[in-house]
Amino acid sequence: MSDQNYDVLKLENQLCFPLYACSRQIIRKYHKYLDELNLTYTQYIAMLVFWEVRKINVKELGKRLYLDSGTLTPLLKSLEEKGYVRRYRSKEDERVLLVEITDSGDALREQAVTIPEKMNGCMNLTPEEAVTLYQLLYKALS
Amino acid sequence: MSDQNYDVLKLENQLCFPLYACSRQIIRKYHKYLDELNLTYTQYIAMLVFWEVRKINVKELGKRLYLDSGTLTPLLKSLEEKGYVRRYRSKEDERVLLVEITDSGDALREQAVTIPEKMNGCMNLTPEEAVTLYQLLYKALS
DNA sequence: TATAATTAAATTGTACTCAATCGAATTGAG
DNA sequence: CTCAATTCGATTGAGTACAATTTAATTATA
Repeated sequence: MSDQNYDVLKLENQLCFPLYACSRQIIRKYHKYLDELNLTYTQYIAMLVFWEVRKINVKELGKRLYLDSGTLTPLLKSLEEKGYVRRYRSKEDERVLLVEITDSGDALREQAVTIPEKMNGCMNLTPEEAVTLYQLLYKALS
Repeated sequence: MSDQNYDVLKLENQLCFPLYACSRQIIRKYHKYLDELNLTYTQYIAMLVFWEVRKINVKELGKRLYLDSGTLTPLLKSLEEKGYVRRYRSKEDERVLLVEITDSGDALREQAVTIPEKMNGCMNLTPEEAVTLYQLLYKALS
């Protein structure tokens, strides 16, 4: 077996690697702007959901973000400490934890709205390429 | 400003999010196969480099993987404990830590070579789409 | 040639990420 | 009703990520 072809194991032949590296690269670029809002990237995408839906439980939030309670529980406690959300058990089902945005969390939206524009063009892709990338990623996620 | 348009902050309008979610999804799928080799995903991509170049210093490895010493130092210590690499200071420049694959690390390649095939098709993309995705990601990385 | 600047890793501290497990609440089959 | 199964979130532990700092070694310059 010493004539085995190992080309499939070359780093440059992996699709996973640029995906992983690119994901980390863009998150790193976000941090610069998110620091001003006292948010990490993961907290930011959680806030994106809260700005849209106002209130959601942990399970549903996890489905949207593809994250589980091991990640979300400490993250939501942190957002609560910052005053951006409040957490309370559902009266109908005590197992369910509801998380609702506060006025302070809502106010943050005004600052955050400039971020997407600032991030534009940070990726060296044409708008068409960005759309193609977006579509392929969502296809892969399905 | 209450008529501000917040559409740019919708989760579905972010390019970063599917990138981030997709990256984590594919890494999660790798774990199933990497567990058999006693490797994590990050350790696996480091081994991909070692299988190609045999020996490399931390700085150069970091450049290839877009990772810094904060991540690599504990990772390489772990690979050393497993017996897959050995670490030693360069004689020419004591600041440089050289990391070299061992026979045991080399033997692992035989098992790893089946992984790319097993991962094929796990992504719901045609081969052409995968190529397009690959090219866009590397363009974005540059 | 001292010493200032630079470089390479290691360390530190914060924050994920996720598999596995746990405990409490709820639901469902008999 | 009742107990087994399920569900929800929290917890735990291992392993990243990464910014910032530190330490040791090397190089450059006055």
